Amino acid sequence: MSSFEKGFAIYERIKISIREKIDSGILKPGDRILSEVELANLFNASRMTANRALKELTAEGRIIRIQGVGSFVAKSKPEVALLEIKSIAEEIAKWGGVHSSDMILFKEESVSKNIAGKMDINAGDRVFHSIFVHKDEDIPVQYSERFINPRVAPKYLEQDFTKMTPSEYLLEIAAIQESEHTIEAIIPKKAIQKLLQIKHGEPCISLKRRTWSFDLVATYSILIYPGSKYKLSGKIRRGKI
Amino acid sequence: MSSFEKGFAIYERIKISIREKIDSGILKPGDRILSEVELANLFNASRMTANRALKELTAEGRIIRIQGVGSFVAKSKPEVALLEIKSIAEEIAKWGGVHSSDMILFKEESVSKNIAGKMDINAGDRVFHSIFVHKDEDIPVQYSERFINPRVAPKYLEQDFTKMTPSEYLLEIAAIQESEHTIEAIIPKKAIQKLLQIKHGEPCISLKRRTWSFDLVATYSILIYPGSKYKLSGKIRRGKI
DNA sequence: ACAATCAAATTGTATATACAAGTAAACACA
DNA sequence: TGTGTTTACTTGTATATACAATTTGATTGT
Repeated sequence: MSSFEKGFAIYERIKISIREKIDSGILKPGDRILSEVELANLFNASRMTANRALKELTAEGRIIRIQGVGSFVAKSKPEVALLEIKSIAEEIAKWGGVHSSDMILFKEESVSKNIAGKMDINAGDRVFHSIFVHKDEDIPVQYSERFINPRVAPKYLEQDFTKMTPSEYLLEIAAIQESEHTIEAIIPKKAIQKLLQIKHGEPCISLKRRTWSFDLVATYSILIYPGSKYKLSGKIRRGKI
Repeated sequence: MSSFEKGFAIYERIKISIREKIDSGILKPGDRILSEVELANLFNASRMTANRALKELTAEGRIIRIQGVGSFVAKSKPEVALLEIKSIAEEIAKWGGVHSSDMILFKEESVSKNIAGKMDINAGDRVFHSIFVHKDEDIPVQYSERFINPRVAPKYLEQDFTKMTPSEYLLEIAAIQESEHTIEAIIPKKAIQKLLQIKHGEPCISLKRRTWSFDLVATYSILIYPGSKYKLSGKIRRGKI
């Protein structure tokens, strides 16, 4: 054990040594890894300690194990490309901009048939409806329209959203267990074009989101980004963000 | 143990019972979980078996454990909303549609300055360049243009992509360790409009992707989807506190 | 009242042991 | 040659035990 590895538990040291061999390319996908017994001898540990190390590497997706055969380096499978959707304030803060937002609408109303269908409630039921336009350096970068189920967030209208974003508030008070996102390219309606200060015919990204809390649709949101001013991007490393 | 739980290992049964309590809301975020010793007694198991169950639930982000204090239901903060970008073939297969693709371009060439910059290579270096148009029921659903670094996939041009998609091939032979995605809304150029059989002015989603293999840019791809015909959707991933 | 100490509870790590279950190769036998 | 059988190896699960580290609350002493 090098002094560098001091302070790490034995099973951690085993994990690190294997991870390093994989990351550096010494071990390639499909290559065999030392067996539990061999690792135990190599590290002067018991088999159970080596077992723990390999078990955790399996859970992390770095290796695969086949009973009766052995352990092997996993084939890196970023077959799921993931794109992280951050809050607009987060995005702007990241590159140092100044965030502000205009409240366009903020009230309780009867829900239309169209939205009711999306939220799995009855047309005419009461919902909270809010529209904000978010700006960076006074340039509109996002139109956000939300419908909130009062059964999930009964005090939505009483909140002060100058300090906390609606998303943050909803995450705070409701146990959001599921969400669904849909992205499409659109040419927004005139009213939204005006709010976003864009020319007619300029394409925008439309991001629609539904969230659920205990089988109840908690929110239905429509976020619109001007295509010329905003990009969604994400970088991942081996499955993790 | 109910008969339903037959076939599961003891530690699995413990995990399932706790997960069910969390998912059903019986246990709420922050609630205390039975200690290892209590669980061991409850399930007639040893402490180590209960330990394994709780350890794995911790790794899965469902609970948190504090030495000397106890185990508690984790506060699920799905602040990371992730879009899952699937291959076009995958999406269409799910729908049961008939997928076909036209090869528009497939050759080796000298790279332009612009693309060279994206790929971190020198202008004039050789790269493989391919353009496909994917169709579902003869309707174009995706334009895909790829630049491939020959150092990563030297035999790219020799492949038969009627059976396997370029993405799948690249995943097979190259260890892709990192990837970056950028989504924006665009109005495509005339040539692409024609290939996708869309009207002038129709907005599209542009998805640009770069992948890395051992610090080398392996591929640079530009995927364009007609906004009206294609949607990207994703679901949430449970994040740790 | 305050501070130091102690005890109990809890999680974290490590070990030795045991047996089950699966695989693959060597082996024995017809 | 072909076919079961055995054997060796590997991973999977479970247990009992031990001690370390941390936190919390109770106890004790001043």
